[in-house]
Amino acid sequence: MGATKNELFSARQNGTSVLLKALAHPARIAILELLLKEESCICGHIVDKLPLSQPTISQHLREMKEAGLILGSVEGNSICYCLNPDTLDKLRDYFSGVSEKLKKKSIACC
Amino acid sequence: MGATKNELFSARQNGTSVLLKALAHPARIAILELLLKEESCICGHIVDKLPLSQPTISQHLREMKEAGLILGSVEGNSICYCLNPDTLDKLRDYFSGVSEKLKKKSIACC
DNA sequence: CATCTTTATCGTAATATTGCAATAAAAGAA
DNA sequence: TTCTTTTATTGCAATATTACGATAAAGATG
Repeated sequence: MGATKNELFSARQNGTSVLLKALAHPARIAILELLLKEESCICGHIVDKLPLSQPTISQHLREMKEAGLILGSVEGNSICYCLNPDTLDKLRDYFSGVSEKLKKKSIACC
Repeated sequence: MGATKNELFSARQNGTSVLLKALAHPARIAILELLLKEESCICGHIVDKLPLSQPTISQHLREMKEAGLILGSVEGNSICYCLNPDTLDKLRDYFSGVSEKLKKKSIACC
């Protein structure tokens, strides 16, 4: 035991939870919000702005990249990171759907 | 080391990550979707529908309740759980805002 | 070339999460 | 009250996450 039993759930449920897990940390929320605000998205800039060490930020960036939340491109010596609109639209659509279905139910049982 | 350094981030960033962490597991996504679909939300019903043990489901329900995602009310011998629309609207608003801001930027740098 | 800058990876310690058997707690039924 | 049903809690093993120093890798610069 100890590990999440992914195999017991649907691919869509696992996919959704993977996306949310990739944002389930304040540093990764901070990275999302920084990339949303700033023009430049050089990796070193992110490291400078956040109060964690360079290896730690690099690890967070990799998790976000593996989940498809951000894209990275080589820019000479450094790496340019930015948000992946497609993935963020998926999350928007998911929670829009949830709120909408919930409003239609309105069988407030609690 | 090892623990998340929450104190280095803003209250809003921590709050957002807490909400997302409470959904960052396929079982908790499955619970969300079950409560969205079903009329009845008796705890035992959730346990019957999901492929995990009763103590494990109880633990997931507690995490979702502590994050404010679900509400629970005593119903005689059992507990009735249902989704908290306010919290889910917050998530919808958050990701709607992200997608909108991202569309306005459109400085596709990667 | 050698050196500097930038980012990624390795290794590891500290901590958190996941899952469940066993058990407790709480309320209804007999 | 005693028994049953329902949910929560405890305790623990397995695994995952977080953070960072040290170091490697890759490209720029002199």
